[in-house]
Formats: sequence, structure tokens, C-alpha cells
Amino acid sequence: MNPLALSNQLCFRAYALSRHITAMYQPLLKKLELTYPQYLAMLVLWESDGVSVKQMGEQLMLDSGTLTPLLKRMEEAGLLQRKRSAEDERVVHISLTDKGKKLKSKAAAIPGELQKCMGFSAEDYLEFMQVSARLLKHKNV
Amino acid sequence: MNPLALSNQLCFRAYALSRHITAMYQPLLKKLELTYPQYLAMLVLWESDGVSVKQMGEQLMLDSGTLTPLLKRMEEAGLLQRKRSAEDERVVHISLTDKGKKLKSKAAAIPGELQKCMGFSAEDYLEFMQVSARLLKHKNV
DNA sequence: TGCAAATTAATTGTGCACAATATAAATTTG
DNA sequence: CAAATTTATATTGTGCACAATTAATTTGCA
Repeated sequence: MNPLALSNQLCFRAYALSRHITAMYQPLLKKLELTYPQYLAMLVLWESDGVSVKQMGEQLMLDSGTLTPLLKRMEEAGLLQRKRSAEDERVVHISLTDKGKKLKSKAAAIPGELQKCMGFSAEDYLEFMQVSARLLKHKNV
Repeated sequence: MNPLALSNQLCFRAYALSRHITAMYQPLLKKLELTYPQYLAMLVLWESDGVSVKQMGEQLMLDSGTLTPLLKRMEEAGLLQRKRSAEDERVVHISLTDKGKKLKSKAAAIPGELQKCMGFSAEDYLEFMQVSARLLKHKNV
């Protein structure tokens, strides 16, 4: 086996799969007027409204260089508000607007639609989640 | 199970894994002065020097909007040459320079180093390759 | 043959990612 | 308590991704 062959690269497979999934989401998210990273931010907020930028960054594994402009665009779209904390002025809390909260019911259909159009089974889902968790485990080199 | 929970999203897992792997490559690729997508382009060229932009795009699943500027940067770095075909002037062929060819021996160590620093087993590798292939199979919706 | 349709790249514009740096506020220390 | 350090976010700059459009060829078929 040639270790430099593209088809043998775990890295390329993960990269291609991620972009493929994002592409599958795109038509579904267009209805909500969200990009894929914006959808991920909404998932965090629907679970834990009011998180700080740092907390969101920890969940999504993204830094402020990515999140600050993304959240500003979402604020302009009327989905959320950014407010600096009174107790600790370094912290910015993100809270959903009514518009942002209402979007959740529309989004509820998305996971099912995606599974249908990607055509994977519950077993594939589980196996992928397990093996990818193992690959993500060793983070501190 | 909450289908909108971030931790249950196959999409987020794939996205996080892909970015995690790219981050693991980054210090290794820095020695070669390549970005991660540039490394993928080199993998294609080391396997099939002289491919067209279209062929490279098919292998990497990237379009000319991504590849054209990427290849121009690599041409400026002296790794490859872009030449319009004489038979069909729409086609641009990409061929490695000596510098580009020589980089292959340096790159040979990378897959092993990556596996070591990510700490996954041959079984994990195989299982991931298999399940991700199944997830990628259903492309035509 | 002649021209519409298809093919291949390039361009333009928007939105991430992320490294590096800056800034300001809070905390720790001497 | 002042200086040094740490923490949280913002800014800047580079490099992808990708949709949409454009331009130059080539092909296919009436």
C-alpha cells in the first residue's frame, strides 16, 4: 500500500466527507437563511442561550477570529444579540432574539431530512460517531 | 435523544474531525512550506504528474474557483508549472518542477508521523475508512 | 458547413478558519 | 497596592471553499 496515495489518506477522507455533508445541508439551510457554521452556532444557542463567546468557541472548537465576525453577521440578520457582561467586561454574552428562537422549530426537521437524503442507516451513524470519537480523543501531543 | 443537540450531530463530528486532523498536519507541513490543501494537490501530482485542472478537481472534489488561485500560489512557490494544452486550449495541465518532485521524499515520512501523533490504531484507520466510504456513497440526491 | 450546446478555466464576491497581534479588563504577586 | 501575568475578545492578513458569472474553445448535429 502506498502511504502517499490520496485514496489511502484518512485526512482526505475526513476532509471530503465534511465538505460533502456541508454541501448536503446547504439546500436545507438556505430555507433558514443560515450558512452551515451559522447553523452550528444556532445549535449551541438553542441548547444554551446566553453563552459567552469563549464558551461557544469551546463547544465548536473555533476561536474569536472566526466567531466574532460570524456572530456580527448573525446579529445584523436579527438572530441574536451580543452584550458585554456587567460583572466581567471582558466577556460577551450571546442571546437569541425572538426571531432566533423561532427558527428552532423550522430547524427541527433538518436532521431527519439530512439522514434521508444522505441515505445512511442508524448503524452507520453509530459506527461513525464511535470511531470518530476515538480519532478525536488524542488531542494533546 | 435530542436530534438538534450538537453532540449528536454527525455533521459536526465530521467537521470537527476534519479540522482537527488538518491542525495535526500543520506543524509537519510547515517543514515543507505547504498548506494542507496544497499538500493534497501535491499528493495528486506525485501520483499523476501532468493532470489537468479538471482532473485534479475531480480527485479532490474542488472546483476551479478554489484550484486556480491555489495552483497559482504553488506555481509562484516554484513547485509546479501551469501550461495550456496545445490540442485543446481550454485545458490547463499541471506539471511538477524538480523542486516539486524532490519534495516527495521529504513528504514520505508524514503519514507515519501523523498516525503516531494522532495515536490511532490500524483497526481504527480501517474502520474509519470503511464507514466514511459508506457515508460518501450516496451522492446523487 | 454553420451555429447552438457543451466543456474547461478564470474571475468575482462572500464567508469561513486560523495564525498573529492588539487591547482592555481582571487576577495574581511581590 | 502597584506591577506583572492571565484572560476574553477584537483586529489584521492569508488562504481556502464555493456559488455565480464570464470567456474561450470545442463538439455535435441539423
